[in-house]
Amino acid sequence: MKEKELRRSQAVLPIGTVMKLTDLSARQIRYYEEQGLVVPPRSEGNRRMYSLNDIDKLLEIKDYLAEGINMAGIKEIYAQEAAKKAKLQEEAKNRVMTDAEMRRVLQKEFINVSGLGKPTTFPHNQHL
DNA sequence: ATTCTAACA
DNA sequence: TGTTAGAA
Repeated sequence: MKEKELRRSQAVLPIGTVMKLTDLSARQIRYYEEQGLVVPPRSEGNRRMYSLNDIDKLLEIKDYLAEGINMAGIKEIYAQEAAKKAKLQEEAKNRVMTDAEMRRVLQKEFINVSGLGKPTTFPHNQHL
């Protein structure tokens, strides 16, 4: 994974900073967590630590809410996205597997044609 | 000083 | 969602 992504997912911001950056109340931020959206890790002192990605997601949630979408609707949206990503990963996985499959076939073919493989059936000499 | 949880005149 | 109390 790229460093840039790691930094964006690094949870280092306390809720106070998140409040200012998103203009959301602590109550709202914690409520969204209760609803399963944006669940930040906790520090040793049980303090929520947010990442820049969390900030983005909170702003995204704020926009959905402003558009009149309720919690259930937002949950559905993320549920669909999650399902879509899972599907894409599954397809990528299958794609890799078929590539490996093809390599096996080509490798096998090469061995046969080159005659380097262990001959399972000896070609019987034909009488002249 | 900040944040956390739980509760509601 | 706001607010508040008591603890960490």
